[in-house]
Amino acid sequence: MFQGAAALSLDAKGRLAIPARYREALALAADGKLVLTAHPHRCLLLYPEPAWAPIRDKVLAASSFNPQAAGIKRLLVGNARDEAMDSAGRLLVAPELRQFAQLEKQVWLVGQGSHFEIWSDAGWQKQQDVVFAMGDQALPPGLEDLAL
Amino acid sequence: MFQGAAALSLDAKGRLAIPARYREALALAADGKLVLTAHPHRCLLLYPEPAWAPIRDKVLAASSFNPQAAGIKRLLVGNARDEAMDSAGRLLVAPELRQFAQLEKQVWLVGQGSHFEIWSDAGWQKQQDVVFAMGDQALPPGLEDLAL
DNA sequence: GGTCAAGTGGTGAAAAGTGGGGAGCCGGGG
DNA sequence: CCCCGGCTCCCCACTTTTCACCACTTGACC
Repeated sequence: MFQGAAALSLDAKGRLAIPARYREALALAADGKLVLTAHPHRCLLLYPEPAWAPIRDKVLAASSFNPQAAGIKRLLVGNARDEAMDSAGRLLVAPELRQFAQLEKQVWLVGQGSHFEIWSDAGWQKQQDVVFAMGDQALPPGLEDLAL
Repeated sequence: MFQGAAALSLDAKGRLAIPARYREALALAADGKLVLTAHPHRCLLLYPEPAWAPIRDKVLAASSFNPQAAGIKRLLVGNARDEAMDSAGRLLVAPELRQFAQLEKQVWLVGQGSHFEIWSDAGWQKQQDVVFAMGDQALPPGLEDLAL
């Protein structure tokens, strides 16, 4: 279960150093094989390959004639890249994906249960405001009776 | 059942000394594993891990495509951090969370049944006024027939 | 006033982050 | 076909930070 956010920097070579507290669990879940892809909210997704495979298969099974379904297929599968951590626990983020998510030096790695999201600093700050902007609206489907 | 509020100070390293009267019960409920996360009202939540797990799972099950649901996931799960008390019963509050809840030196630890909330001094003072500001409005859903 | 528990601050060791250097590989040119 | 150049990726070593533990001070209760 991945949770928590960490502010990190991309180094000059576009490498992202995964914090040590996530490394072991990630390496274990991923068996060395990680998948990095794009998310419609303009962040990146970092999946252990075993968790990614069923999602990819489900997406690929959708109709290519439905424009929305095809769009999702193209975004998720078309941008997916196999990656691996180096011996120091760093992950190389391809320039295309860096550009997609508008990543500068400062980025956020955000645990989301089965996977991580990677945000630009600006994107993450903006994202934080989404909940505040909800105000007293009803909670979204599936969370109506969430009690904290 | 945690109840009561305590005014505490964060030390220079961002550590929060849990009052001894809460320690035993908290350590017992948490089995050493505590979770600290963000709440939309700009305070922090301190859960014993066993109480947190079902909430986290419920939140994670919500759709990532619905912006509101995704925002809640990112806020709650993305900010969650596993913590543990040190040998002196202190809890390290990560800088990201300190910033989120705008914690200065003076903070409040507030028992809320299954968990605690941690407020900045200013936030807690303001929070106290919310109920006064309700005036003669009807009681909120679920509390219509509350009698004191 | 004494004793004991709780709170507070400091210090050192170990691990994590950061940057660089070097070897290997691929592509291009002679 | 071989050689040279450039690029990529891997690994090592130094620096920095983190966190756990220890000792002292303070406060409360007997």
